[in-house]
Amino acid sequence: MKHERPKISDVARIAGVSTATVSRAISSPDRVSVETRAAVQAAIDSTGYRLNHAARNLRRRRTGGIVALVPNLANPFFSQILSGIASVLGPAGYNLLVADTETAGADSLLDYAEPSRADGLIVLDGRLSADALRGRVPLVEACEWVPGLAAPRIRIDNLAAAELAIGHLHDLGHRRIGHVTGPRGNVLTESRLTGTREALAARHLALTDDAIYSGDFSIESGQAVADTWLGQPATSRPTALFFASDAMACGFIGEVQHRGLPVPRDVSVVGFDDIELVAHISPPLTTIRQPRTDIGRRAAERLLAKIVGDPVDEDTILPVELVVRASTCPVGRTG
Amino acid sequence: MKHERPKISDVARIAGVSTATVSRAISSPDRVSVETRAAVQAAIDSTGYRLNHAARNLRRRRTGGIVALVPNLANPFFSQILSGIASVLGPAGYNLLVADTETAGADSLLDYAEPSRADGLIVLDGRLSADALRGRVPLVEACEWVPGLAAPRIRIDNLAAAELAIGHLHDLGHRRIGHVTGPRGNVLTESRLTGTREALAARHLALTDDAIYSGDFSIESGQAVADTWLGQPATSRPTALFFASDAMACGFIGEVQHRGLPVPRDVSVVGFDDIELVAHISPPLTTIRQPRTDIGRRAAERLLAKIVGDPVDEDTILPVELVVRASTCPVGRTG
DNA sequence: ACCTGATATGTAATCGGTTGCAAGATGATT
DNA sequence: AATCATCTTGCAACCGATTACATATCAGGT
Repeated sequence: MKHERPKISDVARIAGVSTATVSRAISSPDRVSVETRAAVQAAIDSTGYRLNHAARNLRRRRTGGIVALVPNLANPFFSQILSGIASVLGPAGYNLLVADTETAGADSLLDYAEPSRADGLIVLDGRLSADALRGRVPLVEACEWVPGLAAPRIRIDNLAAAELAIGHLHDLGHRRIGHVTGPRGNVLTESRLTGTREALAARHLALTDDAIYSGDFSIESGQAVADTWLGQPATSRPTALFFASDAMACGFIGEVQHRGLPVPRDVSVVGFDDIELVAHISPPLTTIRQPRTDIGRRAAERLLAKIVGDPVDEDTILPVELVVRASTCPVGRTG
Repeated sequence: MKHERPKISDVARIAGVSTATVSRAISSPDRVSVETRAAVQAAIDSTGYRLNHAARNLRRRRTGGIVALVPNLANPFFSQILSGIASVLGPAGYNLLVADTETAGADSLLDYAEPSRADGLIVLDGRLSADALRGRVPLVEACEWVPGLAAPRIRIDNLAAAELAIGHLHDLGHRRIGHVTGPRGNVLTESRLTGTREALAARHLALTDDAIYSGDFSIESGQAVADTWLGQPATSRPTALFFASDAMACGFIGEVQHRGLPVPRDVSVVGFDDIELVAHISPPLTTIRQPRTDIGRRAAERLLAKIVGDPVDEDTILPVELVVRASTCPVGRTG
């Protein structure tokens, strides 16, 4: 009962044709006559033949797969980007494989950048090494980017995002405004911090050191920031905080409210990302919305264009949007 | 400047050895002398040689990759399972690729079950077809399962989970207890519903139709349930609800609180999954914790064992845990 | 009757590694 | 000194498809 796996030559023999014809019947059906096609199909059905992808890939020198490298699959932020990517790749005949740069070893990551493994790469992690990525498989960057790597980039306007957030808080009357950063060295951390500083400066406000809290995008780090903030004198600490991620904002709000200070009465909070859940927490989070599906879609389109050799824009900046919910309110309002 | 991609024969020529030796130097270094190894390494460095995986896979009849099929990458629940999987696969020399069954086409999903594409499969989606999966690459199921498919399963005790949740609510004095289900037809939906029914019956309570709310695991469906529940007479609607997912519980709580009814004063809520965020919302969610990392780890171990042909347990049930937080309180307590 | 082009199929080289088998070299054993 | 085990290396077959090139057939045109 345990047969050998049938190969194309078995199918050919049974169908009474050559392997070349079987191959054609499979990959370009219109190049064989209808009778032959039927005979081949019958042989395939009767043998239970299934194509060997390794052999095809070897000969064709392509894999039909695109790999996305994400920094952290646990972050719900990325999933929607991935679905945007998949929505373009699928119809184009590619399939998407996702690798987590956190859990995969650095060496195995480089393996993915091999033409014999993937036809293209979508890099969502700015911490990867430019040198290692250079001269490999076609790639695009999305959201984050690797400094020094010349590749098409799809990203959002982080400076404008900070301007929106700070502008909103300033409009509400806040003057002591703080910023909670992502992990040190991350490109997003830097640009959001810079954006915050510039937006404040444009309003003749300074971002003092004690109003910069360092986090790492995680919930826990937001919670830790709550500790720090609560430890500062209520008369001088920020009345509003702009977080570089929704996760940190959630951790902060959860902790602060747990300690008995209601948000936004005691502190206004603006997040970043607009992950799905934050519209449903109490209070619903005011945040910066990124066009995640669009980011994914565009990254995929760009990559496909690059693979077939079309000229592609090297940098695309997508607009962001401020979503005002209930975690921000006018300063000093007790309510 | 644009060389042909060097192949193993180029390396061999430059190192002054045969291709067989180069191959050995790469994949089993201890089978060649140190001098040869060094010479080969030098040749590799000087040529910039990089292995062709398609060729290796073809000859070795293995790919070194494991594919995980997840129903929905957007659900943060899965990411931690994936990281558990990756933590086992990495050290074992396999790499993990993730495919979303939602976005990938059904035909391309079957492609993943080919030995020429992956050495094994971890199925996290119970909606796949048993027939299509049968007789393919070695596979294990985790969390969800495909009825009728004989494969090792790693899952949690959904019945016991329901018993814990209902027991907790009952202990708090609740007698009108409702259940919010997942999507119809899902295996988890069924077992959690059954578990709820049995746990209630054991306490001489019935689960009436108007206390069963159908959702689909999503936040939005939880929000919709809030509508339904609010529309029921306060004197007869459930005073406590057990949700089949945390996401639904969040959607519900958000909506109910938005309408001015505080949780848990007006309704106690128990979720399911213990996704990271729910410990940080207001009120922190009482929920059933699944050992997600452990589920992933075990699934991966089981799969590796199956690949090398070891006998494996066909079904593993992992225990769950009730995490009591602040979304539940004694019935009728106002405050 | 002869030529032309389109269509259908077969032959055989090729993609780029891996590995069974055998042979030579080296050192240990008796 | 002969024998044997061990280590290192090379030869060449092999993994299973794809495709350039050649050949055969047939319809239509002149």
